[in-house]
Order: sequence, then structure tokens, then C-alpha cells
Amino acid sequence: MSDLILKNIRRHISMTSTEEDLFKSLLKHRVLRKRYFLVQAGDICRSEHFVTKGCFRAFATDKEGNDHNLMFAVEDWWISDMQSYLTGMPATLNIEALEDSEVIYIEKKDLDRIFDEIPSFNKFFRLLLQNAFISQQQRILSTISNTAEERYAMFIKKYAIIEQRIPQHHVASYLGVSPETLSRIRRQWQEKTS
Amino acid sequence: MSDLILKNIRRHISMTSTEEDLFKSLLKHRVLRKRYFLVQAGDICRSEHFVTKGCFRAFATDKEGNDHNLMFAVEDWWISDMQSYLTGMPATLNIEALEDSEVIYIEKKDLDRIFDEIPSFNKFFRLLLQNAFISQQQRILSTISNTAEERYAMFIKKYAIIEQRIPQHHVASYLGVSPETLSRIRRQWQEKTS
DNA sequence: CGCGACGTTGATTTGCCTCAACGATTGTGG
DNA sequence: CCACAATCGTTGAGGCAAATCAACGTCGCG
Repeated sequence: MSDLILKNIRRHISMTSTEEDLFKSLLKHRVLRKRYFLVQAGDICRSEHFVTKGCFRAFATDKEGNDHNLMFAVEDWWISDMQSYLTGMPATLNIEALEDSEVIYIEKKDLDRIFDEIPSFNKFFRLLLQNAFISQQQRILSTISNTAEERYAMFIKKYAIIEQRIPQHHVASYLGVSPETLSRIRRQWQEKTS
Repeated sequence: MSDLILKNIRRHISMTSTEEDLFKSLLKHRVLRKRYFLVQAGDICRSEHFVTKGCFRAFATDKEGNDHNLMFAVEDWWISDMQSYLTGMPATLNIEALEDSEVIYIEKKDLDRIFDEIPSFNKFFRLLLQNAFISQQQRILSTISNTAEERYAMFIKKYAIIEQRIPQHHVASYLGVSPETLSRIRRQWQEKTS
């Protein structure tokens, strides 16, 4: 079960087999059917989740009731409401399974213990946070300085795997345009490249 | 000289006086006249900077040559191109002094040494990163789900000090609207509240 | 003094949203 | 297993918020 997650971690840090055993002993597993929520806004997000099967979206709902997708995650990706996890405040994000999915997760109290007992794990988590930070900064810059069409091109390039798996209107929401607009962008794009 | 920065750090962690001495010995100081650049896009950003005097903006330039302000910093704030600092890749941001300014800075190699010798400093830096992350997430959500007028109201509320100090067109760029639009928003706002 | 930077206002344009209708596909309950 | 509903993507028409373009007044600075 924990094969994939250990591979993921070994890409960044190395652990002794004793450390790996401790780590594995603290992992938990959860199965979510399509349309079920891993995290709901208002909850306190007390775990970091690693996707082993399926696909998720993290989104915020505005006061008009419209969704805005912030990120997606498929196999081998981590997902959580990092803000809620870090601060202990209620989550502003919802995380929903877009397919029948499975995650391995680790609770904050256990992860904090791991930080103490496996010092190199601090580095791993810092990398997780760094990468999240960097991808957010790129996203802000791209929202600010690119047109919807350019953002779509970037999205396809960066998330080709995801783009084929999720409904188009979720991509539209991620890009910050209406489904109709994305549909028209795609048409123009096809006309151009054909 | 290092009074302000020590106060800033003591708000988050505590150090022994030996540790403080080590830390202080690694600090450097830099004076920048108005319109000078602390970081230029393309540089590798090798320091974290703490503002002791004046005011800065961090911005990206798109391919049409338009600026987009990402953040501001005044006294008692930290500023850098975190992405470049963390990854060692060339900076995508420019950081410019908007007034005659001064910073205390610490180079990456020295900060890495501090992480080894003052373990609690890891926590301080993690907090710095966390806060940057959280404010970015809030910014993304606000860009997505609020109108320009709402974002302006939030900006004033959160950065009242800054708003009075910097040219209005820089605020417009931060909010992602044209200077003309911000000017009109302000007029409507005055009419409403008078 | 004269120039440039900044903010304001008006006129025009435009990119995108909203609303509406429709076909195709998927899912579901009788 | 079929019929009906729901979901999803597409297309067209109309409207609006904000960008762009342009002109002008004011202030501060070299």
C-alpha cells in the first residue's frame, strides 16, 4: 500500500529502514467514492493527503455560490488545504473526489512527531511547502499577465494528464473563465492548428 | 542597526545571546536610493532582505512590457524573490525601491549555516514561508472571487499604511486594473461615503 | 522655467459574461 | 432493459465591465 508514497518521498530525502517503519506505521488509508469530499470548507484540515488512486479538485465557493477551482491532484500528488493545516483555522477550500479515489494520509499530530524523530523529514515538508508556494506564485503571475487563451495553453502543457481526465468546465473554472468561453477558445485553437 | 530585525524575530522564536551574536555577525546592510533595484529579473536572488527604512515593490514584467505588482514591503517587512532564493533559478521578479530605502540582508549560505547552528531558526524561516504562502492563497482567492472594487476595499483595509505612501497607479497594478479604472472606483467610493 | 510623472475625465472598443437553446452522452430508477 | 433525467459541451445573441485611446490639469523636480 505504501509503496508509491515511499517512492515519492525517496525522491527528495533518504530514510533508514527503521525510520521508514515508523513512518509507515503512522499512515492511514481512505477510500472516497466519486463526488465525496476529502475536506469541506469550515472543517479544520488535520492531515496531509497523498493520492494513490483517482483524482481530486480543490475549490473555493464565493458568496454567489460559484465554485473556483484552485488545484487538481491525481496519483502521486499531495493535496490538502495547506492554509488550514498550517494555521489550524477552518478550511476555506473544499476538496472533492472527481473519480472513485483513494488516499494515504497522515495526521498533523503524527507528522509533528515524525519531524522530531526523523529530522530529515523537516526538509521533505519544507520542499512540499516550497513547491506549493512556487506554483502559487506562478499562478498569480499567469492570471495577471496572460490572456485566457495563453493560460489555457500553459495549462495543457503543464497538466496534460489532468486535462484529459477532468470535465472541461472544471478546467474553465481553474482558468477563471466561463465554460462557454473555454469552449470557444478551444474551437479557435483547433482552427488555428489544423 | 539590528534592533528592529531582532525584535521581529523574537516575536516568533527565542534565541540565546550567543545565538543572537552569531546571527548579528552575519547580517549585512544596504542602502538604496529611490528607483534603484534590490533584485532584477534574471538575477539569482541569494539573500533574504528585511526593510529597515523606506518602501519597495516586487513586480513582474510581461512580454508586452507591462509591470504587474505582486507585493509591497515597508519597514519591518521581509522581501525577496522567494522562488529564486529557494530554487537558485533566475528571478522572475524585480524589486524596486519606491523611496530612499535601507535593508538588512542575510545571504543564503549564511542563513543555511544558521539553520545548522540555531535549530530554532528553521521554525522562523518556515513561518516566513508559511505566511508568504497563506497570503498568496488569499490573494488568488480574492482575485478569483471579488470584483475590483471589493479588492480595493480589502487592500485599503489590510495595507492602509502602504496605500498612503505609494503612487496610485502601483496600487492599480497590484489590483490588476488600469489606473483609469482605479481612479473611477475611488470616485464612486467617495460619492457613496460622503 | 519647463519637463515629466501622476491622476482625472470622456469617448470608444472589446473581451468575456450571461442567458438561452440544443445535441450528445451518461446515469438511473421503474 | 428501456425511458427519462441529468450532465456536459457547443453555439448564438445581447449586454456590460473594464481596457484602450486621448486630452487635460496639477504638482514636484532638475
